[in-house]
Amino acid sequence: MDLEGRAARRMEIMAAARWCFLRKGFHAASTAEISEKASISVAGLYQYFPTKADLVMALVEEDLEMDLEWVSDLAKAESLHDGLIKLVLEYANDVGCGDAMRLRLEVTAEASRDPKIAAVFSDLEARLVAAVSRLLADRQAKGEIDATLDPEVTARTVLAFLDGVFGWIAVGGDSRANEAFAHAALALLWRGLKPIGS
Amino acid sequence: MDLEGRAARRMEIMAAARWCFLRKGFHAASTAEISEKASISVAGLYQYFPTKADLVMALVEEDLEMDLEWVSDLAKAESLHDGLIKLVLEYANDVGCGDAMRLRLEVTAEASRDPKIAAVFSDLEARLVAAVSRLLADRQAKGEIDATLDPEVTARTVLAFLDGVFGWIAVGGDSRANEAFAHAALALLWRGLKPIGS
Amino acid sequence: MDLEGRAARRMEIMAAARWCFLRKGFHAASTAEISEKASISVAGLYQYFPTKADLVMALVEEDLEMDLEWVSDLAKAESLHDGLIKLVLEYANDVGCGDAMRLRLEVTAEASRDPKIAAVFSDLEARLVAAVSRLLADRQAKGEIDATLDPEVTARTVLAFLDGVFGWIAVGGDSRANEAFAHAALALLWRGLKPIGS
Amino acid sequence: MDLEGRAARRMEIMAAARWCFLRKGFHAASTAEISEKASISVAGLYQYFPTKADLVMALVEEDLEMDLEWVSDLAKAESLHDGLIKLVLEYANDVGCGDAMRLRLEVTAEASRDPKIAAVFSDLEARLVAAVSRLLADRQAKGEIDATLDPEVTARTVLAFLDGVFGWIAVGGDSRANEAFAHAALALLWRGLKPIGS
DNA sequence: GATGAATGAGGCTTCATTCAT
DNA sequence: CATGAATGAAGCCTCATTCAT
Repeated sequence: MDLEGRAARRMEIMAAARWCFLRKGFHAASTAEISEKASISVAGLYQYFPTKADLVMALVEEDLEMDLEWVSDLAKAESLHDGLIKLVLEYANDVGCGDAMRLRLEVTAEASRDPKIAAVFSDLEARLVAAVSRLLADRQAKGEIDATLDPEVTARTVLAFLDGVFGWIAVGGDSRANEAFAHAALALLWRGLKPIGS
Repeated sequence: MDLEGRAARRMEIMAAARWCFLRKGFHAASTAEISEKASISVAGLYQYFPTKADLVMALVEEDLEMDLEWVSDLAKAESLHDGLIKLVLEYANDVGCGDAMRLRLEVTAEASRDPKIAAVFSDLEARLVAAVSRLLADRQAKGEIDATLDPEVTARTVLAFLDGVFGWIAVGGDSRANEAFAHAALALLWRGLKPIGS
Repeated sequence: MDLEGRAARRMEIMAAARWCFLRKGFHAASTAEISEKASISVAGLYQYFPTKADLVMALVEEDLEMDLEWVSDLAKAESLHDGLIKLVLEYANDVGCGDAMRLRLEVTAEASRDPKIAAVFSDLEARLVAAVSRLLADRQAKGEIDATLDPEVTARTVLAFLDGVFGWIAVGGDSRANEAFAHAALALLWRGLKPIGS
Repeated sequence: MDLEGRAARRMEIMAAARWCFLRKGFHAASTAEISEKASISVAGLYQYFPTKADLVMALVEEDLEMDLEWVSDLAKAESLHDGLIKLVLEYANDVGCGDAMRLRLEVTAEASRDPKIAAVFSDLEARLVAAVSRLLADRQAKGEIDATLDPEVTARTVLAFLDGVFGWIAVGGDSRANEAFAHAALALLWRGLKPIGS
């Protein structure tokens, strides 16, 4: 009944799983490795996650939370432009961002095959789009970005753009090059978003 | 001596492999399934590709050719803007584009773990960037896009953007929505590329 | 925690493996056969021996213990001559000695290709030579064998001789013939060992 | 119909097979490797030897000839003692003797499982024993070795002894040590063979 | 006579998962 | 609750051998 301890153990396992998946991918990372990294027996693992796929889903949901979080951070930023730059630069300078992105790539690929993951995934997408839509509409009201853009479809475009940029950063070379690329990419994006003539 | 027949068989196998990988992913698609789809014995498969990874690499190289091809198509287009729209719309309306993209996601993820794939992959990237750079520089000369943009870094940005957009299209819902999204995305991109004030 | 049961199971597997290797040789005996003979699943086998080669090594080490044991028995014998006769006759009359020797032949051959086995093997050899050297020196002191012989090199010679004799017994025909051969062989050996003129 | 060329090809194949078997053992050496080493197609191999086992047998028979040859050499030697020393020293100094012995070990082990090989093998043994018996009887008549020894059983003993010694030389260390060992081993053997008191 | 291509059978190993303790 | 032990299913790959050309 030690719910607290149980939750902590659960998170340890998830951390271990993330660590393993990052390095080896879903299929190559075995439950044995994960449980060893989590200092638990293999059988013990199954008391927290009835299936390897469930572990994956838990991780996906965790990612979802993080994504929504940075959108919320962005919403709080004084200037959307500066907030975006800060977001992308942080990512570009984050050692390990590559791993995180790789995991996401795999999750995305996997999502298209496992309906359960797909469900979680499309939920994430919907909520992200909604949050970014609100954010954009808000900034349109403030005149920060072009008022003629449709908030929802632009939200999708921005998210797609960020996905692409993060992907290239993850695969890309040294962090210096990544930083330059991040700046240029955001500049281009901003040229598209800002009110014409400003 | 029947080099032709051999090459044909090889392509059959690659097609079968692509089909299987698309549906199940690299690790989940077994050599048995692939060879059955290719109407060949498992042992026979290994006379054409000494390793499952080699099969993957062959597929990656094939993708490379296709990518370079569409860049070349784009270069021939009267108007870059129209060429881009055509490219993205074709993709958005292509049934099966999702599969292709999914495979690419997995390849990208795998590339970060298999050095051989990574090598082929980074070669692809370099050639793509070079080709798009040339294309952009050319269009800058024609005044079609903003002359102040650095061709190479902009090439990277455009490629990243397209990656992201294609990814969302692939995962996205019905083709009608995809088409609308494609239009909006390209409009945003173009606002970023075109000469200011035009 | 059931260390005892685990050790027992381990020995069962080793016995099964010996049985299979004896009859079919290393390469021809499959893990499937061994595990079936050991009444365990193939996967279970791998919890006790991480590799087929490890199983072999365990068997080699077991042989080593047995070899050292008979040297120790020999050392306790009243008369070295009688001890040797007893040793060889026991071997000659042992049904199954052929199998044991055959396995040893294969191990020896394998040792020259697998460095790990070779290491275990050369360790065995060194310890055997040392033990027999001590034994011979002891008997020289008692005047039982010729004092001019160098203990170590003679130890090697005796061991080589016994190897050869055991080999012929193993391959040889009926046990009656083997017995006669054993007697004659030992007589010849003893003519070489005993003090001249005695 | 080019019988000569055919025979030559056959011998090339046997040489290639010996080379491969020596290095990798029977089971590990594949027909593919052998045929490549023999510069022939795999299918071509099967026109000379209908089965891998037949190839092995041909090699065994070849060995038999060589063994009988050295017995015949020994018979021609002025002094049996010197002839033996020469024989063993040549072997001890022969680079590659280890490989040859290893192959023999494997053959011996295999012989106990394949009845066809066993037949060839026991034929070899019988002929060797007969030849050495004659040799010993001859030398007894000349007073070179003890007349009370039974020729046949002594022949077996000597052959077993040589097997053992050759085995230890093959596995043994550097050639210097081997030479010393060879000398000591033969000295011991000779003490057993020579007429008492001589 | 020689060969490239093909294959059925099988080998070793690993995995996700269960269950008695 | 936790775990050591066990396992069926499956995966990748290799081999000896055949056959149409």
